[in-house]
Amino acid sequence: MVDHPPATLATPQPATSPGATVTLATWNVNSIRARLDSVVRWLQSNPVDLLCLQETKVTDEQFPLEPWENLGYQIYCYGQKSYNGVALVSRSPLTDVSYGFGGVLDPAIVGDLDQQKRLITAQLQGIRVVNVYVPNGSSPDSEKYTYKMSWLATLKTYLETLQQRGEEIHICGDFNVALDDRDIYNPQGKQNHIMATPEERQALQEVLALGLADAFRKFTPDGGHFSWWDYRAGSFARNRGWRIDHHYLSQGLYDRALACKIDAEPRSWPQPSDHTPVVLTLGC
DNA sequence: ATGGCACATCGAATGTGA
Repeated sequence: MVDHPPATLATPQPATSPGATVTLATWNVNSIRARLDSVVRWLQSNPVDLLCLQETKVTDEQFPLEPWENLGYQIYCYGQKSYNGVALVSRSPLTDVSYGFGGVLDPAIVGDLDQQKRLITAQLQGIRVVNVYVPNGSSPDSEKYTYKMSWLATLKTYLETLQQRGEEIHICGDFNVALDDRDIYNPQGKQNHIMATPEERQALQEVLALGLADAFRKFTPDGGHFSWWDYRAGSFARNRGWRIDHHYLSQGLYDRALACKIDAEPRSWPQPSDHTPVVLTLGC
């Protein structure tokens, strides 16, 4: 990961919009239909500009639309039956929306990686927002793990292509990788555990080597902060979690980051997702 | 070390997740 140094001088605010911010959140909801009431409730008290959803588990035709219109949001979705699926929930119209790797990359490079709907991107206020649901990988000796590694390698090529257009990049989502040991409640002996192998971490680091840095770590260097807790064994009550949902920023956006916070509250609600939202605030 | 819980597809039991 590129470790963008903190700006040593305060960045002047544009005279036209003093103090203005843009807020972007990521949340793996583990089925948008099962979580609809919770997401609406959260948006009512957290009216972010853009909410990036993962694991919507629904086709675009069956994606529930009515609640968002009432809230003043619009939906851009890219889903499939039963598994995977991503969506952008936005207060303002998005531009240059594109679906899957194939929206940017040559089909020969994409291969079969778009059969699972895991990536959607758009422009918001000059920011290239990329919303991803990285494959879980199951276990290091499985075919799904090989798929995960291919997916991450292709993600690097994808972001490189966007960078060559001169775009400032914000990529967020469920990465299914704990970047270092601070991101796991008990990291010892996890080198063969999915989401924590050196190979997975290296693959993500190679993506970040394009010039992306972890927005959360700009503000919070210590461990013990998690975005996912297993449903089983009372993991949330015991705070036995992992930080696998991330916001990564190119240099120009990293300098503008004002806050990046995990909101653990929805994890305590009835019938929760096993993930909770992570909210990024950028100065304008 | 293992299992544990939740969701979708279905109309029971299984695949998947992390």
